Amino acid sequence: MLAFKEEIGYLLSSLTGMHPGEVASSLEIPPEPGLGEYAFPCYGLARSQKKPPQVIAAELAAKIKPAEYLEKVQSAGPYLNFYVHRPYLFSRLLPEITRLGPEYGRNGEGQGHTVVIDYSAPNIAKPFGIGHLRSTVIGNALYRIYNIMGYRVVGVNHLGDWGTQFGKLIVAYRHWGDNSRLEEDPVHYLYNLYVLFHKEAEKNPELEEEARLWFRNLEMNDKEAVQLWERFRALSLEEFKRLYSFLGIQFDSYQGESFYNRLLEKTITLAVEKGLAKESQGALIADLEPYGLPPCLLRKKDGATLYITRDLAAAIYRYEQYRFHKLLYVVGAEQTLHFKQLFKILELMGYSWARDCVHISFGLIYFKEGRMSTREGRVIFLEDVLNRALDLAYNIIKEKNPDLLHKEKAARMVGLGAVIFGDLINDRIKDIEFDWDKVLDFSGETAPYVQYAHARICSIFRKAAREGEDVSLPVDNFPDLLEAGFLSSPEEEQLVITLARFVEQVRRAAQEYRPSYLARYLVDLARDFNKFYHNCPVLTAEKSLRRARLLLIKGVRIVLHNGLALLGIEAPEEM
RNA sequence: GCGCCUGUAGCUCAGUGGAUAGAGCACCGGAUUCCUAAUCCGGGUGCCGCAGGUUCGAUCCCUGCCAGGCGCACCA
Repeated sequence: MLAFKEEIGYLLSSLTGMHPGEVASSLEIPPEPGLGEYAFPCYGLARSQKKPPQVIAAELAAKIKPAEYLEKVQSAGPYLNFYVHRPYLFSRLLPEITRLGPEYGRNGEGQGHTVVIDYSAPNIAKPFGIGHLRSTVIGNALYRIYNIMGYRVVGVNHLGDWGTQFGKLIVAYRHWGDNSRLEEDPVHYLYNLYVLFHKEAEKNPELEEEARLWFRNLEMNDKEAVQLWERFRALSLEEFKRLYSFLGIQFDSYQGESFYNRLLEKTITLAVEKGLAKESQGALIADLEPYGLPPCLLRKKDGATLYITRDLAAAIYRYEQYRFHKLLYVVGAEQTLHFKQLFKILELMGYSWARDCVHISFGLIYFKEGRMSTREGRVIFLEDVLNRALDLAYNIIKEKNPDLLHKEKAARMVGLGAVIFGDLINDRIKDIEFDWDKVLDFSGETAPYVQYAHARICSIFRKAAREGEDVSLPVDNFPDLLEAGFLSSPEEEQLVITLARFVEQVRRAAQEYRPSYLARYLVDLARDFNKFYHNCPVLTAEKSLRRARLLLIKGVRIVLHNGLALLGIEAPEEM
């Protein structure tokens, strides 16, 4: 739809001999509105043709005739600027968006391919901290983005439900545990036990040894250990699911680390057969030195398994199960080495799909005082963040829109949206300093800013309906209307141009695994709408112009709504 | 010590091998007989960490250095 870049590619290809795709990818967006929608820099041709780029641009401009979709082509110094024919754009784009509504943006690019996304993965028996939010919201956004691009997506919550921390918890519970307190508030209580364990272990290092022993007992199917583990797991999972449901996030699989225990023997045997694993200091390792990586431990000297062994088994299992096109791990950057080792071992085991595994890393959330640490009890609970964000949103709504009927509902969308959006707006690779003032700042480039634009449009439509306007806006007769030269103010033109860029922004977000591109785009669109809103009255405009503007803002509403939905954020109709 | 990531305005961050490097916050001033002022308009800032290199052209690519973060055998 509206493949201007491709059209320009073919056009210039016939004149220059370049590949259409090469042309399309070299097209730039000019720095100023007056310079058209697309620009082709002629420096490259200047070299091959041995002529100044200015001359080439001028020659090309003279050769190109306007087309249905192209109003004009002008040279400006070394650039060739393309001006899209506005009425053509309006009459194609706006009816398309309004016709498809909630489905606008969906395409079939990923048809027949499966993408598996491993995200969130909280540790059982530890509270869901603000740190886990990043993996959760980035993964969820990627899930939705790939889904709208036509991929079959499998969301996997690789629960941290195995490992030596369970040895610690079992020891702590056996020493100091209290059943009624566990029932009361399982996750927080288990967390307190975990912190207590580390405090006590500093004074009494034997506890660490005891914990290792109990984890080993667990792996050996010791009855008491298994019973406790099952209990901790079930209670924690229940609370996590409650939280996911509140966040509006679902998973297709909750197969965590423990699920792969039964596959570990096979996996290790396979690695040994391939000559990858060998004994060293009593443990089993994969020597990756020839590949510039540190050796990787597959099995401890006491026979207990490790995280990476379960990850190996999980990757193989997932390939057998899903035949994925890509397997994405949305996991913090501090585990980069782990994934390098994992992918390398898979490759050495002969799995060609190892190259389809991607670590989607993201930066740390830290405090001024230092990094977060579960063991030291230095964490921020996600629930506290959400509660405060929702309270604040509620108070602002009460103040700004006292007559609003469903304040709690709007406050939930706005508060939740602000927290999620705040996490997605910046490049995921950057570290984030946790700051209450920033988390609770609803002004500027935030979800509420985008949501407010959406709510304003909805408000205009409510009023239009009350005034007897046919707000369903049947689109058949709109092309003529749009051809007639409406929507020609700078604000309107800019708004349509930005609207038209949605699809390529979604694609870019998918290609680069960066939801931030989409979030930034939505801020741009909301900003362009707000400028329009202040300069172009809709309801008081003359009839035809009014209908053209209604059509325009209906398109904006749909794109804001769909775009936010891709980020896992709801768009309130009033706020 | 080695490896990976980051370094852009007072703060938080966008950005692109190319046209004058942009937003938000903060600060000051202005806009509401009119569709929600959670908005809009105006006001000013930059050795794009430093030094080389590649290039017609580098904030962007390469090398070295500096600063911060993360990681490097029995945690996940």
